[in-house]
Amino acid sequence: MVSQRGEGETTTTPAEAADKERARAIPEAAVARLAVYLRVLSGMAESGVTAVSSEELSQAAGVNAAKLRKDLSYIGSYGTRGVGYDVEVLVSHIERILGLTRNHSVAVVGIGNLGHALANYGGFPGRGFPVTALFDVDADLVGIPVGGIPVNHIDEITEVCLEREVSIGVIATPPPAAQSVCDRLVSAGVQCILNFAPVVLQVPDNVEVRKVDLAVEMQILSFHVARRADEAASVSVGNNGLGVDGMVIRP
Amino acid sequence: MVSQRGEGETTTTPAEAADKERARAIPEAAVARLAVYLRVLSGMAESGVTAVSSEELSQAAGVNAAKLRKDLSYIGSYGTRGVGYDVEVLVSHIERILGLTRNHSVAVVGIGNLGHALANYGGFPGRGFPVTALFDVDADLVGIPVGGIPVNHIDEITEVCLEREVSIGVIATPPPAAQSVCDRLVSAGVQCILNFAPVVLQVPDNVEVRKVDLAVEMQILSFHVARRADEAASVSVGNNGLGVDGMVIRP
DNA sequence: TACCGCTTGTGAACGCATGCACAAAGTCGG
DNA sequence: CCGACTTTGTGCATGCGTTCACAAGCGGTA
Repeated sequence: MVSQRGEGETTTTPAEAADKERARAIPEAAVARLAVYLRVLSGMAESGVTAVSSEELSQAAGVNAAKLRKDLSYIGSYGTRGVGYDVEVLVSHIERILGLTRNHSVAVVGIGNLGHALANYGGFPGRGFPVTALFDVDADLVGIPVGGIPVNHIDEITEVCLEREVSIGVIATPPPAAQSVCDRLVSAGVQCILNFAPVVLQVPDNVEVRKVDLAVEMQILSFHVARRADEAASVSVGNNGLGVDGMVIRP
Repeated sequence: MVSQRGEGETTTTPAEAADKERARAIPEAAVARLAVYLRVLSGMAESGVTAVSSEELSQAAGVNAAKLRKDLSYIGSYGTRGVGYDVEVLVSHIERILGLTRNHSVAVVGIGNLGHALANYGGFPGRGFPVTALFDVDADLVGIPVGGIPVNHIDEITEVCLEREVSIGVIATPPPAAQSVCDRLVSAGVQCILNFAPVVLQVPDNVEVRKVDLAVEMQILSFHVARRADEAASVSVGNNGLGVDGMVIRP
């Protein structure tokens, strides 16, 4: 890493400028873990813990200690050798890296069971994600507030999103509507989308999509159930020559 | 791959036995994609499509064609060179690999907003995952059916799970309750858990946990919003020497 | 001040996953 | 029956992510 940076002649602080430089280089997988560390650290801060070692923190976050240190090294070195990390410092630093210093306005599209649940979270867990707009096609739902936010008709999506500066769109519609909703969000300037519909969305390169697919999650678990069942069977039956010839079964 | 297998002297068919052998070797990432392919293929089958090439399927699934072929090769070669894949054959084969030939009984714990949404899906999307039990601590909820399934008190979790042969447990409780619920599910013999609570669960090695963490998803998106904002700023401002020195910004 | 023990930060090795490129294998038309 | 064309299946190289192992650095102590 060269990490060479010039004279911070911008409106941002030098520290922030340095952050931005690093931000490019953080692996996607590490970003996801940083969010987890942040939650654990916040919990510790509330409990009055002021310092933590990589070993403790990694255990609480369920990862390898070396990996945790490497993840933290991506965002700069803020630990003290021989001591550990200052919880407060780490929390605010991760928050800055993850962009949690600003609020991100969220719009939820599709006020069915899931949409209701999302709207009722009332500002997403962990804060900083106020839900500012709800949309649905069903005219009967329009106007009635859910979780304190009124529902707009989906045709108003562009105006409302622009007006309320929505930066994250959440798609909780039935599958057939998802792509159309996605397109409308994109044309309303939304560049980040969280998709709950079991559909592969087609988007331009400049839009970031993350998907949460319950069916896929269930099927992955199903795969493991089946695998376990098979292993158990081939152990308990044991009257065949199958599954041997040097196969290693994890203990 | 050696793929040498003996005389299938079991109750299962030779084809199934062969599947089980392969199942061990499938990379986790590929399993997730197989579930996606399955959904796309099911849609095609309903539309009357009978054959598909790796190119078409990969595009519909949003992945590289070579990767798709490699994924399919993990589960055995069922395509015809020069032609492509038979949709029906592929569907039933992936279903077998993912263990979807059996039903997997699902229990949902925590009947809040999210729990309601999950219960009301009424058998999970894609089928094969009947929700057979609901649990909550709140005595007021007990007995009242949600989505046609009565709610049991959480203290009954062990008996009910054993009785109804629950193979997948879904945790939709508030964070503080999650670990306790998880422990009870495990002691009721549940080996696969889908966790919606923002908590790192501690489980024995023989239990498979997958987590869906909305806060983390939002924060990853937030990170990308921030990154975009920075890039836009450094382009539009352009009065500093930052962010240059050979840095490649993706087009 | 000099030493000792502890913890960070990171270079280097390893392993997994992705993508390329091509041979093998099949179909279709003549 | 043969040759041209199409598409699969896979060996190989590349890149990313994880893990190991250790030097560098810091606080505490005599």
